[in-house]
Amino acid sequence: MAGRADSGKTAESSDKVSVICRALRRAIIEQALEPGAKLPEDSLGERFGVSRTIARHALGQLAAEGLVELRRNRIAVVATPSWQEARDAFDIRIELERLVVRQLAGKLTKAQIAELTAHVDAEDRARDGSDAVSIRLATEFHILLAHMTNSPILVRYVSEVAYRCCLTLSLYSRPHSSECAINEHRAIIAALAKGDVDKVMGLMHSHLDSVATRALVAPSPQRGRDLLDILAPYADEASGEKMVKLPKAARR
Amino acid sequence: MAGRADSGKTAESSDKVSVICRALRRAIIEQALEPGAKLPEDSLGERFGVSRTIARHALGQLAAEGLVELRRNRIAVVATPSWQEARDAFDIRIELERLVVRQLAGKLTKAQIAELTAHVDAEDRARDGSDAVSIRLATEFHILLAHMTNSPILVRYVSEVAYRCCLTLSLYSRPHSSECAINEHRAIIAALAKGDVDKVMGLMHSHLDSVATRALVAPSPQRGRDLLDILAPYADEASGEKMVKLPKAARR
DNA sequence: GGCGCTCGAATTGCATGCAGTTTGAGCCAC
DNA sequence: GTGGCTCAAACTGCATGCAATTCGAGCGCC
Repeated sequence: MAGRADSGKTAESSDKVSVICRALRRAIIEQALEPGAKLPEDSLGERFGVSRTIARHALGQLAAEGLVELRRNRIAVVATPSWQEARDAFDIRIELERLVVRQLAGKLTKAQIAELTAHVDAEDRARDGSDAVSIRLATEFHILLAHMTNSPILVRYVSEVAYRCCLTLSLYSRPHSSECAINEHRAIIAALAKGDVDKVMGLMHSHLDSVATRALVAPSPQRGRDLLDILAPYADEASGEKMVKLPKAARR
Repeated sequence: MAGRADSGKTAESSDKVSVICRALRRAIIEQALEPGAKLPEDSLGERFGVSRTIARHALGQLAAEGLVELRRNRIAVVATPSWQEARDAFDIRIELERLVVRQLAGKLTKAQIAELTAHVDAEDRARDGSDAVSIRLATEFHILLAHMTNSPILVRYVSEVAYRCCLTLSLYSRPHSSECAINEHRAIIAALAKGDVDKVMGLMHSHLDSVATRALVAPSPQRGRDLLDILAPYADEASGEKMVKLPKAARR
């Protein structure tokens, strides 16, 4: 067994806030909610049958995870990470997941290996379905790995950063490319089972790196969704006190 | 300049919630609030001149950062990480900070190097003061480094995990040992300035590793604060539905 | 004296209400 | 038409109120 005692749950349990968080998180990573989508407190509250207070609290949590952007007196929106932030997220993710597989190599039980294999099989079966589901399953594979370290902190960070990466994929990725990724998952499982630490760390590194470079196509100027997003940072500058009035264009 | 554009602020700005978060965070890492200290919503609200709603929201944010433990219907307390969690936090921190210095090596401006040096000087001057302040300054040195990457995500993760480590130091550390750490900080600055990537990554690794192993003395059984804490996990098990009544000792 | 029980005080979970800000649709002048 | 202005609706920021739960001091029993 690759274990220590569990006890998990950082702040996630069964209260209404957590339920809403989970629902929104999933909606976001499945792209049911695209980056930039508005998330008014009332609507959320109504949709989930709770008061604004609760919806608001949930948005706060998701903002802390970087999935939602919260600006004072403004409606909350699904986060729209910049290209650079996306690249940063992947860099961090690579380090964290190398740590995961380093801890896991050669320490997995047969049951755990079976669980991983089953998950990848599920990914395989979902290949015909929507891209969104494929992406979600691929992400969940990595989170499943993190869980097996039994380190709640590691689980939290890997989950967060993986969700963020997932979000950026929906922004900057083209058609999609999960076919090969599935085989890479299988290779990682094999190397983990074999206990080859260096090999599995290398595999994980190149796996994530290739996903990143394949998806985050280029530092080429024009890849933002639309002018609105492109102009957003300038608007932000303006809200930072000084600067006259003059934005007469750039409404909507 | 080692930069890209900033824009930062994940969810931290100037609303009352953030103010309370910052205050509590600082109080926690300076050990004004020890692990296990109670944080009732009313008291916080009263103390900061806000309503319970706001205090509650702030506690939610801090819980997301792992500095506060939130259990349903129970009073919030400053987090009391287990020894294993502390070790995990340090492992993650090592990887993240290696990434920081890797990005920074040879790319710092003279002004930035001066800023870092000034900070370490401040650490030096604070050596006679309380341990709490020394620890805080040492932690802030690392966060300052992270800021210089201009990667908001990296800043956030390094900050969080550094605060967590800070928290565990107050739990498991003995007298204190920052004297040598200060010199290690200077060495890191020098290596960064010189642009020696491998050297600085090695320095950071051994720096953090030595802090961790010096502080987190041993996996020896008895280091929890008191019986209450030791019994806490068992109580948790019990609250997980089954298990009869029987805990008759272990009140307070 | 120690142990368990009971009940009031303390505290949380959540909804609602009010004030201030932002949004954007319509209107007017050009 | 085009650009700017106005104002009501939409929305957020925050406090307060009420029900449900937990805490803990005191009381009775062994």
